[in-house]
Amino acid sequence: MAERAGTSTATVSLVVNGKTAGRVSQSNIDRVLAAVQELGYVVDHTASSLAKGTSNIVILVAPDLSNPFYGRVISGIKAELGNEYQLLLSVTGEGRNPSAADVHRLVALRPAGLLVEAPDDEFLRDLPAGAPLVLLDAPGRETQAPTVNFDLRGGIGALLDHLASQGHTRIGYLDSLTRTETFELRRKLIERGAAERGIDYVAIPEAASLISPEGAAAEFVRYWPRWRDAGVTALVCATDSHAYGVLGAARELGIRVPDTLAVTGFDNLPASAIVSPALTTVELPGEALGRGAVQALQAQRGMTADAVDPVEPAEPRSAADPARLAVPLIGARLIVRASS
Amino acid sequence: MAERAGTSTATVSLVVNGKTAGRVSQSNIDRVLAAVQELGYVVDHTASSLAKGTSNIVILVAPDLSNPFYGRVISGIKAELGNEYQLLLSVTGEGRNPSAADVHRLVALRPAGLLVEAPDDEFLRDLPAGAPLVLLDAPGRETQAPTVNFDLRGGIGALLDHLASQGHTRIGYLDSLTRTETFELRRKLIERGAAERGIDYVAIPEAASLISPEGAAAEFVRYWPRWRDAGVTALVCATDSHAYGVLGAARELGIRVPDTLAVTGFDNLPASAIVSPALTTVELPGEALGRGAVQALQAQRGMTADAVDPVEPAEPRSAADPARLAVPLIGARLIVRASS
DNA sequence: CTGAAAGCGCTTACAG
DNA sequence: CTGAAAGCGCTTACAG
Repeated sequence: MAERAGTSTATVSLVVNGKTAGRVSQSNIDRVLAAVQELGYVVDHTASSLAKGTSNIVILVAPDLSNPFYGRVISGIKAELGNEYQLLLSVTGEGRNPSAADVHRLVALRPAGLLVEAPDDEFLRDLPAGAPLVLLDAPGRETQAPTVNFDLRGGIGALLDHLASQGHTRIGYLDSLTRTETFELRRKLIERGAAERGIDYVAIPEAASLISPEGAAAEFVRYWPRWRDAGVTALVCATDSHAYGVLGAARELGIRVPDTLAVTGFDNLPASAIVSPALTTVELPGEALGRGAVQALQAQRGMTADAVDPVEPAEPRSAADPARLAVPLIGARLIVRASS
Repeated sequence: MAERAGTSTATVSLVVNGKTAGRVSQSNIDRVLAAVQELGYVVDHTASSLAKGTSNIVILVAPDLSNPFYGRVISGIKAELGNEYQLLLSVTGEGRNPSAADVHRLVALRPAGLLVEAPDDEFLRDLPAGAPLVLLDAPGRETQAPTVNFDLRGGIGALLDHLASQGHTRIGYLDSLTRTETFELRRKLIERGAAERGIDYVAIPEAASLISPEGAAAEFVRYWPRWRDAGVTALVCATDSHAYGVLGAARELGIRVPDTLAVTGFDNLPASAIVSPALTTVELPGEALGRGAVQALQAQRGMTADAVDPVEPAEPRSAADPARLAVPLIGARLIVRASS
């Protein structure tokens, strides 16, 4: 089409794709560029993808974007992705994981990469081969696909040390209803860490809600009597959103925080510094997670825009198990505020 | 490919697309279906789009998905879209609108529809023709493209009536920094509505922040002295997120809400019922907005999955201006809670 | 009802 | 350095 104002479609293709290095004369480059300007030409992404066998879109699959946490993950991804690739998001309903049908439709787009937040077994099983895949926040799945995780152990250890230093000897845990690995792991690490420190972990497995203040508030109202009667003086919540609900419900019930009950969360959402009392929380750096995921994608397939160095295979840091060592771990750290 | 187990690609195409009505024999249908099962065949979306000239993806372009408001818009869209179409989201950075380059990349995907939240002039100017377009929450742009808006007038009127009935005679407004039409309109309607009711509108145009509690809190701390000295006893905030920040800052400053200062928002986010004091707000039904947008898209191009009725041109309800009447308006209603 | 064939708009060896 | 040509995997008239 654009050849109308230049010469030959092959040349046009080379120019608009910046592959002119010693293959197209300057005069032709100029003519094509001029024509592009005039006609407002833009490469048809669909046709281009078909011909190349892959597109330039990267899809992030996340269960619930209304969680402000994802905002940071997204900006990390976009920052690292640059302009060559385009980020598109696919969301499922609140607390629901994407279905097999969703997955197929996604893969049929031939994405340059699929970034999946907190996948479940079913999703991974249904995933047809073909698209480069990176898992985010999926502890325990490192063997199934390249994964970027948080290093929760350190943050949770610091949290428990802090609670112990405040004199707490019995703690409760308000879980997330979302059945994802990360919450599973949080619970286990808390339970185990408590035991190691001689803290009683008062388990009420039913105490769990979706990631929202309302749901958490309702659960807290329901189970607070049991925690109180069991002598719980500190409640660890699965996310900051859960903690907000607990803070609100505690205020309604006239429970003083942190005097009667200390409350903590995970994430360090922006609002956590300004809720009252300000929330003690284990910070999960979403932006770093997003960046790490893109890097893992790039490592997987020479996806680098400017083909920096010919990807030199990284020297294994140890003889043990290079594959394991390669799993990027994003540090989580404790932030102490007034709620504990 | 899949013909290996059946016969002819044309037949396969007809079957997988469900266009068999009197065109394919039952025995062939069965054979194709069986082959699809066996090989796990899935239509290549890219090639299909190229051949058909359009894809089955609908793209929602929104400035900031971390605002929980969009969660509702998204579920409304998905519910109305059904399974034939796939929703993908494109986000820009916080408070930033998509650029011309973004727009082109989006259109190059040949989306079945482009849903754009709160677009600005530049975006609309750069938008290449081609993709069916619907604007969401873009008052004043009804002439540029099919648009679905909130009917803010009623909700704002009710809000001002309520404030007046509580004895407030001087009000302030904490604006959004995001330069979009909807905020422009909120401000104007408040200013005008106040005048009509004999309420003083104390204008501080600089008092504005991005849609986040932190930003709003900082602005409030900064401008509260001026509002107070001007005799302001009620502060209307551009969104609930702004109001949360004000509530938090007011508590820090020892300002009693609502005794010393009444605070209100817009949106009715889930958390608004549980913040303390609970927030009076003008509810903006995001889900209905999303549904309305998809309906507008479908009306625009026979996008209906099952081709219900041959789109009968709706009878104009009045002789006045059918085009204007066609703009769907989603009602906004006041919800009174303890903060005012 | 069915298959052969053209065409969607690009990209990429390939021969000059 | 440049253009003619094949091919990416589908869909859709078209002729049987």
